[in-house]
Amino acid sequence: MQPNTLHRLGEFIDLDEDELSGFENICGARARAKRHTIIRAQGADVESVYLLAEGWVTSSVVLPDGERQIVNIHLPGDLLGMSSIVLSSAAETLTAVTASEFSSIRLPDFFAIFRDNPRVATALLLSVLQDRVTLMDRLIAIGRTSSARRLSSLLLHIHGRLSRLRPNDGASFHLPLTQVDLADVLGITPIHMNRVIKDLKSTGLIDFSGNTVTLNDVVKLRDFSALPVRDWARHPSWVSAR
Amino acid sequence: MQPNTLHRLGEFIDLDEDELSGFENICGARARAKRHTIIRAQGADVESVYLLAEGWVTSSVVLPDGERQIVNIHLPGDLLGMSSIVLSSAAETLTAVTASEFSSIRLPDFFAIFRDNPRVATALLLSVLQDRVTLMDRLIAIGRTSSARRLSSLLLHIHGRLSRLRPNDGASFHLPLTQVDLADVLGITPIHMNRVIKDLKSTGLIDFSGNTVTLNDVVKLRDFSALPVRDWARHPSWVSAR
DNA sequence: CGCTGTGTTGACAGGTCTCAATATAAGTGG
DNA sequence: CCACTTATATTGAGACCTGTCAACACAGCG
Repeated sequence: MQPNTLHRLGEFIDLDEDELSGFENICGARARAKRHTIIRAQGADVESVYLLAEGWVTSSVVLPDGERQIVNIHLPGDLLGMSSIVLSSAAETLTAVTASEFSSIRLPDFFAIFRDNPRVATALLLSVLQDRVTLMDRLIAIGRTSSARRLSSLLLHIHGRLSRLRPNDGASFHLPLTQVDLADVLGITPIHMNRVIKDLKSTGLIDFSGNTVTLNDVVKLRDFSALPVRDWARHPSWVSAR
Repeated sequence: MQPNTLHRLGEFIDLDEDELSGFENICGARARAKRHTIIRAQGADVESVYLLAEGWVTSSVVLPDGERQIVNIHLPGDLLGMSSIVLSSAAETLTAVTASEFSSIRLPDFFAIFRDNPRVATALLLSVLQDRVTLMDRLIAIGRTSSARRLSSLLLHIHGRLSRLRPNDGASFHLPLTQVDLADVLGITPIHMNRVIKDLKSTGLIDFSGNTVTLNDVVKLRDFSALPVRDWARHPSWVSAR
């Protein structure tokens, strides 16, 4: 796979080679971020968005009292830091959870796409909307379900994302997030997170040892999580052909 | 003010008359929704997005067990139902809280904008990103702050939105949402909502009688709510000129 | 005029948080 | 390579916030 062909723009629209290379041309050179380093801190100037090529990255916000909420978990192919475009300084802190690689896309280049490449621009909008649906589902989970259900839906979501990246992997996956991280995703305390994991393990729905997670019964787990399954409208008819 | 000039596309980019009328041309005729009626139910086919011209509309999701989470509160000028574009059926239920008026924009027309009117398309993306920041802040509030703080930040957000629509209004506003609605926004129980309102009133930070809300000290209330204030990047330099 | 939706309050249960302590693993510097 | 520090995981006890169940007042509405 070529370096910069790893993105999710083709998930909704079949882009041709010209369109794809038009996008890849605006991606800067690969940069690396070591584990546990900050790619862009909240409050920083917003000059670029980023295309994640390798590794796990979280997007989080720290409140004045020190509480942290992880808003998004990014995997290779994701665009990072998009929503801060509309702000005078970055809202979210982008942190490399594992050693990561990414390209920067400078904002003038990014917006040139809208002028030069309308179907890629459309794909970008759809990509942002997809991200918004995910954020909405996380909000629903936190607002209206118990911690155990939140954990279930999170693990299902991550597993689904990983399955798209590596379709042949099974029900087990490596989860580089700590229990503190997971708690910050789910809006609970690390201590409580630990107990919720223990409880969910004891039901037999999942295994969780070290950093390896196994979903023993995806159907039952999905049922337990009580969140709607999202059926994405891949390649919808209303997008104008080239 | 002309019927369809009420939208928020100009908040980030100065659009000229041609561009504005290009957008207004794709908006269908005004439709009306009575109070407490559903504009589009979750699970319905996604054929349009909607431009709200008059009234308050909520966007909510109902879970299998009957729990409801209100994900968004829409005021005139908002685009409704955008995120369901990427789904095979609508994720959210759009409900008229007050008598409302709106235009429908059919998806083929909507996406034609990307081909015909790149700067309007850019404005649409920025509009979606702005909405995403708001959703993110709601997520942070629900995940990491107490009920009273959540209520504070919600009231501040609504007051800010209303102030943009009617700059001369003061610190009082009419809130057509019931306590049940507010509870569904904040992820708590209606009974608890009632107590939180009582508590927050007793601090003197707000008044809340009937459907009229008064913010007695916006600065103190903002400080109490503990959520960052978003400074929107109006008319940023990196958007390509026409 | 009864019904339904909304607001309000009390008593109690339960989920989650806080504080505290310990064990283990990971990272760091000598 | 070891000693030390730090991060992470784990468990217990009790407090606190929020939810549940129940009851009642009130308004709007057909």
